[in-house]
Amino acid sequence: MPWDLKSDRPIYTQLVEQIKLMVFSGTYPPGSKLPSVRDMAQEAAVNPNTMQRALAKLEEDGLIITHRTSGRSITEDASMIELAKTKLARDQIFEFLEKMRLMGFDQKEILTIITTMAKELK
Amino acid sequence: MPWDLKSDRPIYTQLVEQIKLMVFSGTYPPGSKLPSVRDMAQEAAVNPNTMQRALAKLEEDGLIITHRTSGRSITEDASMIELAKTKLARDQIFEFLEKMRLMGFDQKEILTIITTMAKELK
DNA sequence: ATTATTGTATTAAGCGCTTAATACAATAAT
DNA sequence: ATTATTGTATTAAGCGCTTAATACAATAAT
Repeated sequence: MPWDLKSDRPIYTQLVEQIKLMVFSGTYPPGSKLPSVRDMAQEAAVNPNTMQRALAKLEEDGLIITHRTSGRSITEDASMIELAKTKLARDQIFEFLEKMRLMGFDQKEILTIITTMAKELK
Repeated sequence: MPWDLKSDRPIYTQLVEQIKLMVFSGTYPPGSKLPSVRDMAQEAAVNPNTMQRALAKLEEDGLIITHRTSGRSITEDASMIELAKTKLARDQIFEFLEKMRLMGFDQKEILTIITTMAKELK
C-alpha cells in the first residue's frame, strides 16, 4: 500500500510489481474496480503517463480489464490470479536460491538461515 | 561466471552484483588479481567505461583495491568479505520474505514451498 | 441537455545510462 | 631505453524513462 519506489529501476516496472502484489494479496479482489489513472498516479506520486504505462502492462498480462470510459477493474478470473501468484512465488524462490548458490551457500545452510530469520521476524 | 545482463536495470549495477558473487564464492579469492578493465569489459561484452564504473563502485565499498598501473586486486581482508557476504544473504532473505508476505503467504506456506523447490533442484 | 470523468495521445524537455573514439600519465615488462 | 599495459578522463551521440502541459473522444453522472 505504501508506494515504495527506488531509483535503481524504471518506476513503471516497480508500479507493475507493487500493483500485482496488491492484487495477489486481495487488496484489489477479482472483479473489483481500480481508482482512475489520475488518482493512482497522484497516490503514488508519479506522472499519470507513468502510471498509465504500468496499467497498460498489467492489462497486457491479462490481470486487468479496461473499460474505455468507466475505468479499469481486476479480472474476474480468480484461478488465473492464483496461477500468476504461484508463478511469481516460484520465480522469486528460484532466483533467490540461485543467488545463494552462486554465493557459495549449500542447501542446508540456506534452510538454516531462512528458518532462523523467519522466526526473528515472528 | 557467465555474464547475465538484462535490460531492466542499469548494466553497471548488475556488473557490481555479479562480481560480488564471484568474490563471495571464491572465484576471486582475497588478495587475488583481477583482469584489466579492458579485459573484463570485453569478457562481459560491455563498454570499458561501464566496467570501470562498476569496479569503481566495488572499490568504494572496500571490496577491491586499485594499484594505479598494475591493475586491481581483491582485498586481503577475508573477514570483511565474509561479513559482506553474510549481509547480502540476510538482505536477500529479508527482501524475499517481505515480498512473499505482501503476496499473502504465511510463514508455514513459505517454508513448505522452499523446501519443496530446494529438493526439486537436487 | 449539460457537465464531469474516463482512458488515451502528443509534444517537448531533461536526465541518467551506455557506447564509441580518443588521449594521457604512470609504470611494469622487455 | 623502449614498449606495452595499467587506470583514468573527456567529448559527443543515441537511447529509454519521466515529467509537464495539453488536448480529445466517449460516456457516466447530474
